[in-house]
Amino acid sequence: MSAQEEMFSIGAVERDSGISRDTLRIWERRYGYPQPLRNTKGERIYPESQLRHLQKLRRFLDQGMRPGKLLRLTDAEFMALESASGGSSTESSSISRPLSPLVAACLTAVQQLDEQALLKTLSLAHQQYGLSDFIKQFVAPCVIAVGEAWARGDIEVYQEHFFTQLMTEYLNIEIAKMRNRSSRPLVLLGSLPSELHTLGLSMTAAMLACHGLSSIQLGAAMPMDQLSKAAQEFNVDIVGLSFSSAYPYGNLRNDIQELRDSVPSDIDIWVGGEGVRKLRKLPTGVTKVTDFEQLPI
Amino acid sequence: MSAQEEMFSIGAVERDSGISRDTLRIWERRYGYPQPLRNTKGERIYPESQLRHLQKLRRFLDQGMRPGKLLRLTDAEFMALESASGGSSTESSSISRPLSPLVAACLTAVQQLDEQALLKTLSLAHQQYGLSDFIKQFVAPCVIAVGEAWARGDIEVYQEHFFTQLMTEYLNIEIAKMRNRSSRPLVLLGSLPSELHTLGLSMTAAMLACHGLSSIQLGAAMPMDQLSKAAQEFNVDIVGLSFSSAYPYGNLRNDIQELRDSVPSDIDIWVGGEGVRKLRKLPTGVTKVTDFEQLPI
DNA sequence: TCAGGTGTTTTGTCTAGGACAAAGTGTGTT
DNA sequence: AACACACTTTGTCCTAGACAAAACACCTGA
Repeated sequence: MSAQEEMFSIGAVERDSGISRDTLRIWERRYGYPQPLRNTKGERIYPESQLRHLQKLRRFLDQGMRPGKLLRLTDAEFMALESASGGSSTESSSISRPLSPLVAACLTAVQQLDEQALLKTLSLAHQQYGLSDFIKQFVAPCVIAVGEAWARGDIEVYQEHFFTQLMTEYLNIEIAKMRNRSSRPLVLLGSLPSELHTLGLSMTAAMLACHGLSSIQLGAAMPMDQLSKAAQEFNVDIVGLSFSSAYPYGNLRNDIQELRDSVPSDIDIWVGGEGVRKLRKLPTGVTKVTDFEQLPI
Repeated sequence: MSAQEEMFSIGAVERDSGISRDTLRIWERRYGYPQPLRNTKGERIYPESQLRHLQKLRRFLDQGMRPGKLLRLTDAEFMALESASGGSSTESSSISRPLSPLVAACLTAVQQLDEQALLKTLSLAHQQYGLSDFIKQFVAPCVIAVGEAWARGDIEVYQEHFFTQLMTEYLNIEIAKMRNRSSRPLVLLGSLPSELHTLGLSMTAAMLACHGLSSIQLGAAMPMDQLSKAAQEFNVDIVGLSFSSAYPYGNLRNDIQELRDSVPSDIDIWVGGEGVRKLRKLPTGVTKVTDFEQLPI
């Protein structure tokens, strides 16, 4: 008896897993999974265990795996896949290249929720590298390390938020320090409605500021038409968009195309972030920026 | 002929208006509006004009008006409502109390997208008031003024984001300056998944820092279980939540209750923001904070 | 006048299975 | 290796109906 497992409606599962209702229903129809129970009204109710599993599935989908394969795996096969892809914390940290000491220190501080230590690590790395390399060689690896740790289940969502928030604040302070020295606004930074991650935008803004280019951050979840209007009103030369790996992949190409069509063609569009890494062909006038090294400055 | 009006799919309208597909379809069935065209596939396609109108409707809905009334209005009635609700910029700024000069200057800077002027106004107001009164007598009125200007249609969403982003950065820098002087973390600040606005959190954090209390910002869209876990892991005394007027009102009471149930009862919960203003009864152990004056510090 | 209960209306979310286009994959030809 | 073509996979959108929860209106009693 004790604690009965919590149940979730299809709407809640859509919200928490990022998989649309339609898709959840059609998977059930086609692959027989997920197989929710029903409430008295006949509506689907998903036990927490299924929601958690869907969230795991989501990670693999984000990495480019196809639903048809993933959903036809047996439990054993799936577990094999899971341990192959990263291995839990108990294992020696898989075969991926070892973390630099500073990045490891950062990860530890996040895991221990130690604000002081985290800040100290940041400023140490900053001093050591200088801002530009600080971002390229420390912040970027940290973001990846934190993301991987999350995917492995080594850190919780709230720990990731803690890291993201502090890092964003740190970068924004550095950007603010350089504000006066920069030239007129050239770049507009933002993200589309289903994208809530903005650390990438702050990183980009900081990199640009290093090179004397100033930018305007509009933050997350800008409706597309607003982004397009803003680009024209601010009279920018470039619009920069960020897509995390959590961005609904199905919409990605469409959304980028739609934005390209609504923004005047003399304004460049940059797209970046983990979400666009797997994207091959892009509309003309759209530049992919997956690496801060290759920022076309 | 010239430029044919752009058309939007139901998904795009959902994204840009914040009104769900289901709701759009059922409004069409019940009220005969919106009345989209169809493409060759038989799918709804909405002309841009209808999308714009839906965005305006959204503003009134957020203010608590009911769809049944709003959607049955004739064009003339709707326009009357629009001008009554605030009067456009051409009219003398309605009968609401006049804005303080600094707030007015802030609003103008936002409308003109003038970053320099906006920053100058902020630091002027900050100098003049001191941080605590800066927030209470300048930032808070600005937030309200910007919100009202948006509801009137005097400023665009992207202008509001521009304001919010800059203001948030400004406050976070001030908070960072005081970080060393503060006592151990006491307050955890965040918002639930359907809430994306965090300026209120930064304002609160700054107020708390003024009084030597330190806080941890986790940012927007924290799943409830994560918030609860974080509260315990960080060992805080208080959890602060922010709800904007855009928060889905129907879930509000439930969501707060659910959070209250999942967080240990010796941890206080504060809820704040425009969204909770209309809320009367609260679960025990939940404090409503609508005014920074009355922050129970 | 205000708190509380009851009945009615309004409202949005959920259901079902089918249709179809666009992205992705594979094969054959130059 | 590059291109065209066919096949497979995939997610979004369609219809119309059901129903619970919120909001409102009305009534009662202190």
